[in-house]
Amino acid sequence: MSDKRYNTRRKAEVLEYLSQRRGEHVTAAEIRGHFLSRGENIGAATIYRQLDHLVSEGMVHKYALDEGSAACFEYAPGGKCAEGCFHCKCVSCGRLIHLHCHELQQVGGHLAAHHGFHLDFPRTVLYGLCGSCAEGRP
Amino acid sequence: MSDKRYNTRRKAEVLEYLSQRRGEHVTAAEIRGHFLSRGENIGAATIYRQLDHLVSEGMVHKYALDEGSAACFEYAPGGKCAEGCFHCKCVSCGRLIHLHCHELQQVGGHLAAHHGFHLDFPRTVLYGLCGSCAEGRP
DNA sequence: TTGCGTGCAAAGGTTTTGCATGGCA
DNA sequence: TGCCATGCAAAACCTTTGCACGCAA
Repeated sequence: MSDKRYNTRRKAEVLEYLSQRRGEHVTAAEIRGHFLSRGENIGAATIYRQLDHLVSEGMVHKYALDEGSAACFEYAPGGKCAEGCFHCKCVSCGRLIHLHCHELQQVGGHLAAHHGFHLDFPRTVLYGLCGSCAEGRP
Repeated sequence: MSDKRYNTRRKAEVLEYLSQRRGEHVTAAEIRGHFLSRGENIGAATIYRQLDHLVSEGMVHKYALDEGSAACFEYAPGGKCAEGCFHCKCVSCGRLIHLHCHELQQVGGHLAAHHGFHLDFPRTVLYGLCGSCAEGRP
């Protein structure tokens, strides 16, 4: 296993784009579309490879969503958003929502203390109905 | 939209197989393999269509796992396991664990009351490290 | 010069869709 | 008889892999 990494143009550009969309959830396809719409050719494989690198370097978070749907990535250098931040996905409209809640922070502590399960906040997505959809206006 | 549903052999057989594996998490491919190994031809589409029906009828739960991996289904008539039951997936060993916890039940209530988000317990999977893997013995 | 990065194309796996036929009500 | 269910094949979709060439160090 080699850890050697070059600092390349593509890597900088992908990170740059994600940092511009700070706080949003971005798919690999969206990233690619951004490049293509500017007339720049970029391979899908390159996007995925650089995203893998950025995730393993702790610059970007990856979210586990439904099978069949595309993965979401978010700019999060140094694990920002790791504590007290939940992600909720609406099963009706598909929106992915950030939720900051201090009360929920203790859930992680409870799981570890009483169930020996160490919750990975940034990786976890809660499914349910968002307020809008619950009221019947999707 | 028609809600008409026939009671067919395939539907009964799929439900029968899932009920035999009560408490386990089964993929569409496993179900299909079960039929094929008995020398019975069954189309993949049939499996998915019947699983959709069973899910919408509340007989079976579907779990949202990582993209790229197959979806998991579980026999759960009448929404059993709907309340106070969480599912935790270990990101290291891949195990999917049932977790019954009364303290966590209030999480759903809190989300609804304070954030307008209606958590879908059975659909949600918490990611993290299970006890075994956290101690370095996967 | 070394060897990772890139683009393209192809493959992989899961799930969905189209269509003709079969089976339930 | 009407209409859903089924099987097959093909397609869609997201992602990974192989390969030849390019580029960072």
